[in-house]
Amino acid sequence: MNRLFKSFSNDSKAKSRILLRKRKIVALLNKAELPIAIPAICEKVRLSVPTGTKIINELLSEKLIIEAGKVETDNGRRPVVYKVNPECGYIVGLEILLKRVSLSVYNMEMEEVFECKNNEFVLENTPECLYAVDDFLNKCIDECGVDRSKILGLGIGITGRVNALSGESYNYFNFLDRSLTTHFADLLKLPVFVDNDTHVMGLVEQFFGKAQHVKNALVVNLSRGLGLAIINNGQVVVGDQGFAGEFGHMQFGDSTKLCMCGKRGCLGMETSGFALEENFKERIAQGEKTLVLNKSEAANVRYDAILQAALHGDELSIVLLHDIGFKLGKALGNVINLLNPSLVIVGGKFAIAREMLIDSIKSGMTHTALSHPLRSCQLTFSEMGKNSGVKGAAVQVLLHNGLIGSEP
Amino acid sequence: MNRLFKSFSNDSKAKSRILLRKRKIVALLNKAELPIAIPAICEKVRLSVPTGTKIINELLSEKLIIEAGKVETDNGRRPVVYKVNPECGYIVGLEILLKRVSLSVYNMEMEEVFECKNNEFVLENTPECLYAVDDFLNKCIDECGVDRSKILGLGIGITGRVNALSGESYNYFNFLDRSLTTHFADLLKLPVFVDNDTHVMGLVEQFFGKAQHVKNALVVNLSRGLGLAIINNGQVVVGDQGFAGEFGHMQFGDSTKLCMCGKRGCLGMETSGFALEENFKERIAQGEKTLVLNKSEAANVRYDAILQAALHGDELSIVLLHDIGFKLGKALGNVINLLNPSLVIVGGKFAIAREMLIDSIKSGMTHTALSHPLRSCQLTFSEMGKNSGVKGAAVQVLLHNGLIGSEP
DNA sequence: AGATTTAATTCCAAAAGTATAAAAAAATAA
DNA sequence: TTATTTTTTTATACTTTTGGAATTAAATCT
Repeated sequence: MNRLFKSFSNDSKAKSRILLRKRKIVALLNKAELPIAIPAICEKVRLSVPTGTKIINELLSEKLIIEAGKVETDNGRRPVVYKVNPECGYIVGLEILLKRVSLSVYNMEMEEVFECKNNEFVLENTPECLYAVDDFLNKCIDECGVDRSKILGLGIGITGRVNALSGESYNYFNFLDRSLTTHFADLLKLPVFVDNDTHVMGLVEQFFGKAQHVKNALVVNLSRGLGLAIINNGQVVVGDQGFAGEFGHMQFGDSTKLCMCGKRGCLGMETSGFALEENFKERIAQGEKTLVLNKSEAANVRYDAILQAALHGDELSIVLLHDIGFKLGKALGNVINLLNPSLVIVGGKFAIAREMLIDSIKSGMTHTALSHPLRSCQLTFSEMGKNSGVKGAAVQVLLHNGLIGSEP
Repeated sequence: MNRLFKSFSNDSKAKSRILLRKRKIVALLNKAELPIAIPAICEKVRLSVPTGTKIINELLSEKLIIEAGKVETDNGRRPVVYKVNPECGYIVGLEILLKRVSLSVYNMEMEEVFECKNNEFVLENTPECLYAVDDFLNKCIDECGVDRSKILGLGIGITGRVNALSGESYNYFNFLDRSLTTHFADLLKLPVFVDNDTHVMGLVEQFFGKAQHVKNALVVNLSRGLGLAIINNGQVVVGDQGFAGEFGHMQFGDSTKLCMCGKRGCLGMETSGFALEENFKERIAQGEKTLVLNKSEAANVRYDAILQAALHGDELSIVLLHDIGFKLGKALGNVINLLNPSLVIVGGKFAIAREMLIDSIKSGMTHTALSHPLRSCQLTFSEMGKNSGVKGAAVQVLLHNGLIGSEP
């Protein structure tokens, strides 16, 4: 990525102005959905055509941008259009979950050029575990076939509470005497950004998923736990310390189960994969029948299995799923009142149970949401699939470089 | 305000570039808390000192900015510092409440130069009422002693649901075949902006109140009703249609009273001036004694009176107030979990009962908020006083002209 | 008083913009 | 097929604007 996306504060004024202008053009082209012609570029960056052309030619010779053919117009000469050279830079995404660590390398068009997962990984708050991540990172970057100098930065998505601004992780690797980002930045000599897994899911939905053309949305991460990413005015809400979206501990239930946060009545104790497992076991113990699973399986059931059972028509699983959907809907209705989003996206492992959930969530919403904000709010399910976490982690790098999203 | 803050799209490129640059400098000076010197201005707007000086001299001769003396420095020649000429433009704020309409005119430093209130006004959703507002507006602007050409725009704060983006009002004056903003814009030939009273209260806190140096805050409007303005990343959250902040209809209570929204369990039925009145009457009917008010007064009591009674030590009033504070705190705790603000500001009429409320709100919060986000969240009370609504209405004009707040 | 530091001004080379001309690509007509 | 027309991009000439270096000015410190 040459020196365009490194800080160039020690350059002369004139030099840094040129770099700034180049960066602006690259950012413009990267954000655009389609390649753009010179006159349009010049208009956007407020430059005359002669100077604009000069800079664009420089960018071309530096291989930062490339021609993307000619475009059809109604009449007259067809212009040559340009786009960012997808190979001019690479972005690394790292997802650190409880039982898996995954890394992917993307080109500038966010096409995956390298992928590596470690499913044997177990996240622990120990130096040894951090060293394991360090090794994994170094190994991947050595093997990925991309020149280190071409890597723009590393984005990390990690479970637990994270301060995206300071780069600190509060739940894991909190024994460091510096932030997690500076640790990795020192290790790799690269810019590093970090946020929690749910916020990162929100990022993916915003830029590559269903929230692309939407300014205000809620992205629910419904897996074993319950998380929420709030998109307000085109930005993922992080809050003052990066804790925003603690939806699972919303006090909004009639359950009196003790949550690990120390309180009773947390939504996550009634609406999550964990809750699904608990409720399932309880019902089985009460003598209820389930079609799909035999008794010994039922005692150690994982929520994934219940979701599958529901999809295969198992009545008990469906009933429990409906119950979770209804409660989720009620809680979401409250958030809709507060934030008036135009879209609610349900993601996470539960997204596959779309048809079993949609009506119960909607019906739950009508119990709490006011008619006005509810009317303008759609409900959908994520289609980003498994790798959304890694991708979202990587997207942070683009975002912090102004290569995606609205103007800074 | 000369032509700087009108749209100049039909100007030549060069001319509009100059105007844009001038606008940028004026905005910079207006946002700064203290006057700034030429070198600092030039650095901020990325201009060389010679060209910067040229433009600043033009702005001086146009009387858009003025010298503000010389400033003390550690060493070297003392620079002349500049600030925006407070008389170079004026902003009008209009607040339309259920039983009052108020207008104020401010100079560029938001100093009030004219004020007019109509306490006989009663808000109704009728053309006649709108005409009354029209007349009031015209009369005030004629009388205020400020040249119309110097008025930058009119900002309106109105009760009820409002779409700040489209300028529509849903509850009042919704019979128009055009938005409320275009109605007033046509009437006054001025740019007009509108938002609801609670959002506007949030604006004032953000730019002139306690949220000035804070990025994420909640501003509670606790008067007869209950509203909430959410400040996220330095912006008041409006949501997709401008409905954000419907805190009063959060389903979060054990009360089964029917709310006017058609649902039961709305927070506003337990935590608001209305609720205070209802609870007070109920207790009196049960035979409880109150020190301050006699029986006939108690039957028609207004919440203001109960607040006063509490301040004078009336036990029943204090107990009821504590109860409201506790419930508010519990509900706020949930919102703190969701949004991780660094500050909660309680405003509205209840703000005077600061000492009676603070501990009960805090104790309510601990029941629902997680320890981590709660620890980093302060609780305070608004000190903006009575005219915050009008001022906030006016601030919209500055905000939309980029004369306040962070870069657009 | 002289050294030091920062602000403002002046002057000139360089850069950027405007206007204009030339070239290119497609459609149309001979 | 080839020339002409239409439309738009690219290149060039000329003018204006801009920034940088040097200079002058104003203040403090030693």
